[in-house]
Amino acid sequence: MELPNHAKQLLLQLNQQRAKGFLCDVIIVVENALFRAHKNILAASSIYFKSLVLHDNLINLDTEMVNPSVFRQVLDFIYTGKLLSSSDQSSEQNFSALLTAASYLQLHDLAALCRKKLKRSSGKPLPGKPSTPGPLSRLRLNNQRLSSSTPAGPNNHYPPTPSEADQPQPDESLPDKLSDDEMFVGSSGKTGNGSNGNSNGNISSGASPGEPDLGLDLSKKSPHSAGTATDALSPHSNQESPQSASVSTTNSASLDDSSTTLQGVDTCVSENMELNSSKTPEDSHNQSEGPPPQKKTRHAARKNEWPKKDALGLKSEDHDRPLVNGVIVGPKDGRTSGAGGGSGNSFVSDQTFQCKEEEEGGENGQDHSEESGQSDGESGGGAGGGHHSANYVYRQEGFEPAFGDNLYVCIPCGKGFPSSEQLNAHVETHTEDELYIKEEGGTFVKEEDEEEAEDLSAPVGPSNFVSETRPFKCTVCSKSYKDPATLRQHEKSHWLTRPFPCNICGKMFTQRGTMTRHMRSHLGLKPFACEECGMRFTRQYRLTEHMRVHSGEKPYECQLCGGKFTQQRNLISHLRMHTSPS
DNA sequence: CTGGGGAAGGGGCCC
DNA sequence: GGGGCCCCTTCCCCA
Repeated sequence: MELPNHAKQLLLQLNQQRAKGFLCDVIIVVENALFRAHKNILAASSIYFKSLVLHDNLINLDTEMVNPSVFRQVLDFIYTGKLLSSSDQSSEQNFSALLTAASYLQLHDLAALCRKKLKRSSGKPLPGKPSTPGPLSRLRLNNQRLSSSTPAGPNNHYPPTPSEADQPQPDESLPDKLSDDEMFVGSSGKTGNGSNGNSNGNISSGASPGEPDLGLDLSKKSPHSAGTATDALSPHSNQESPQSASVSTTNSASLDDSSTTLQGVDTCVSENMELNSSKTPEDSHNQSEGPPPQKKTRHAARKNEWPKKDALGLKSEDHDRPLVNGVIVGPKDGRTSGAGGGSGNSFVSDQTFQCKEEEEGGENGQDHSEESGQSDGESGGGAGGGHHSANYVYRQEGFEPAFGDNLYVCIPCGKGFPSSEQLNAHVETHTEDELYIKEEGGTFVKEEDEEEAEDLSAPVGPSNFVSETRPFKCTVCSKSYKDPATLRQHEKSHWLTRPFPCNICGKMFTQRGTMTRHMRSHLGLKPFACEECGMRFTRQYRLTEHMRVHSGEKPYECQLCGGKFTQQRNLISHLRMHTSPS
């Protein structure tokens, strides 16, 4: 007995889920586009994907091999078995690009389709035949180099370059009666969709023996994979300069979710970073469904709840946040996105990336004044809409009076421009070094910075001692450091720009490590697991802290009342209770 | 209802 | 680049 449409219906459901981002557990980054998908589906369609998704939740594809438009077709194909070609996509060029992508991704069926199509239309020799070792090897190597999710690592259970012999060969006997607009792959499970058939049974087990089904709970990522996963967080991690770093941020953060059809909109960079979301609250909420994370404590139990707070004044009911393929994008104030925590609440507002501390700017004395003064500028990083301008420019209401109609302001030099284009052109003239030098010289230091210098910089102890042990002094705030690298790192905090953007939400950071850590929360990567209760954390320190819950250790003692605490921060909070006039 | 404590999340920053 | 720590904040529980 066999249900004739079972497989078809199943795929249909999966594709619909993909459209909503429901249960999607992997993000594929292609240039400036984000695509959400299901690991199982990808793994079933390509052994290459299979090896990638095993350890990573975020995959970067080589943009030389595939562009967002092509990948959208590829993804459609994977989920439907159909190659839907619009008029402009059915060109030979498009099939050629598809073939390249298919070869690169080891989607042999798709490659065969494209090859066949191209052969019919031109008869010219075709590149990228899957079984051809030369070009394909190059493609793979290329991808391994560029993809952060390369399976080539020592912990990888898959060979870096899976042998073609292990691969079912593409079905060269595909029906030759394909329409021009739609191409089908034999959908019966018995036909040559070899990689599908082969992979299907292995998806779960292959995904890691001994590791629970990840489902949506990305937080269950195994510790050993954290490294690669974290690496994946920074597809552009080689970018040092603010200019280059800003590109991906601006664009990815600007991605629209046009949604129910799909995804990965690749040309949706809007000048004001406005995102049109067709997501319904239900859609968003759906993302919080799925296998709950391990919960053995009451605290863990609340991880599946939607956060009750939101940055930028949005209320928790604002669940129709912009999504990119179901990925909530935008500055976040929340915890893990989508998957495990189910509480991703990043979003993009019109004003875009506004940091929490920026919102609260100045409320507490330790807030960094440059943030309180300028952070909104950063928030408009995308406002300039331009690639290189993202870190430099902003459009901030507070500055409008000062700049008149020139609402687009270059932060480093303070010049205002009437349009983002002009600003972008201007920004190109800045270099990081120039920026640094200018900043260092205090050219753009605001008064708040000076106040900060008074508040925070004064090192404890005699100045002579300080100068001897910490000879490297910040010219902006007078803080001193032991070595020049630390000083330079510190001085970046005075930059009015932040070189390290989050590729998911676009939030900017002064340190790459902070950004990487932040990205972990997007993806729910929690490499540090408590052996006692299974609870997982993004940071080692948190785990150490948490372990005191089990050990009962309370190393922080209040000198006033003798109260003991497991967390230092709680002691501090407690001390405030003693000192605050109440 | 309120305040305090416990536990946890996030970002900044120094080493 | 990562670890560690600081601070702010939130959420829940409970007295």
